[in-house]
Amino acid sequence: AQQLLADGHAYHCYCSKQELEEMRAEQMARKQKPRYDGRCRQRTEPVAGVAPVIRFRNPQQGQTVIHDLVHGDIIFDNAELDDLIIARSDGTPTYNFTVVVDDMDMRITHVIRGDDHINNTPRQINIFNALGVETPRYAHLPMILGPDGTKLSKRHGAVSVMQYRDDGFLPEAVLNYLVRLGWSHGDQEIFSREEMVALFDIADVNKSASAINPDKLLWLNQHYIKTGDPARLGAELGWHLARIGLEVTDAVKLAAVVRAQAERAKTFKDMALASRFFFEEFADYDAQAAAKNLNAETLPALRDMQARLTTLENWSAAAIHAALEACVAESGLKLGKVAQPLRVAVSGGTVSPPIDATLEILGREMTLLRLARAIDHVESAAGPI
RNA sequence: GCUCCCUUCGUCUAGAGGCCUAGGACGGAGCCCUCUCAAGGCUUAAACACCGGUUCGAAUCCGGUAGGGAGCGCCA
Repeated sequence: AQQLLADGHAYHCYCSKQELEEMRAEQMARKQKPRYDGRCRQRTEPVAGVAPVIRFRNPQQGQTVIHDLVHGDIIFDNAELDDLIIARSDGTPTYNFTVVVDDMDMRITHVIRGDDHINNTPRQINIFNALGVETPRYAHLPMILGPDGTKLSKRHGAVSVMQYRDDGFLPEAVLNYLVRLGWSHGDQEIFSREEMVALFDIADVNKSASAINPDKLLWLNQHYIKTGDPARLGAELGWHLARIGLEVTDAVKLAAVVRAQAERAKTFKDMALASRFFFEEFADYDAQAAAKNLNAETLPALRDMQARLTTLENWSAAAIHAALEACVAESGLKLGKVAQPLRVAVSGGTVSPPIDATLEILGREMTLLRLARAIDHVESAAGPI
């Protein structure tokens, strides 16, 4: 600031805040752009008792052009720019001045920021020029808007990245989603981190603001749930289970649950909720589900399966499936008439992964316990049959 | 108000004058598959904001209009 003061690129201004406000109000009244009118530009004598601010002496003639990497040339008439304050009356520097000095000191080559900064750029370029420093390259990225197309705010949900983890999203999904906002590489939708790094080119960034589409983020998240490493994803599921009060340390089981639930969960939060029954006894049956599936009519099938599963040689999905088929063949029931009661017996509700996979993960002990509980439930409701 | 920016399906986007009867993706609809829920497969509806130019030819270039956004602090 002292340097600019010395070579005449800046000057002291003694105008009071009140004076400035009056000036602005007057200009607004005349439907002009509110701006400092440069009244202290020529002043040489200090005003007694007033601590001055330092203003940058902006060029009054000519144009300043931003060679923007995404917008192309953006031209401003210098006459539009007023003399901004670079140091407050207490001597501290202001934003537009500090960015320039900082960029200069750090030898910044590229300034990439939101396009809400476009209007600040010509001022900053003029300061660079006054300082005799080469300007960095500028790239102004389009804004990201909320799902309703209005400005992003706390009301639009997750503004902090950590919120996304809490909501059950994977970092690669969030990254993949974000990179496709305002940028594209042909028709490609899925990008690994390596691809993002290799393929990203500022030239492919587009100019218009984009609205967040939560459904697409969900879709990407599920894509990464389906294709990610089950061991790693199992740990993530464990984290979410812990959040709902379930401490699970069995990494093998967690990975198995992830594999089984991947195609029916869009977030880990949902997956954790839908997977509780794998890890803890459920409190009550879903009333409708129990009424429809745990009754006198389905009791024989439940008993039959109980017997078959008790004596099953190796507890695998394939073996369980074979037992199911055998039960179906002997009883003449449709597969669904056996599977669904089993599902309710074992999970408490109507939704779960395929029944054979579900039982395999649950294990023989838990399965048999819950089958007994279900048979009990039917008998106590209807009396012994 | 002034200055600047932006404008292709609901949304994210492809598209650099003829390849566009405008492509892909999410979401929607329908069908298929199926032990639930899903996932998956197939099919389908859906857009170049508007008006003028330039050109043999415009979503693509130019001008205007409309609409949206940002900035206009001793804030950052």
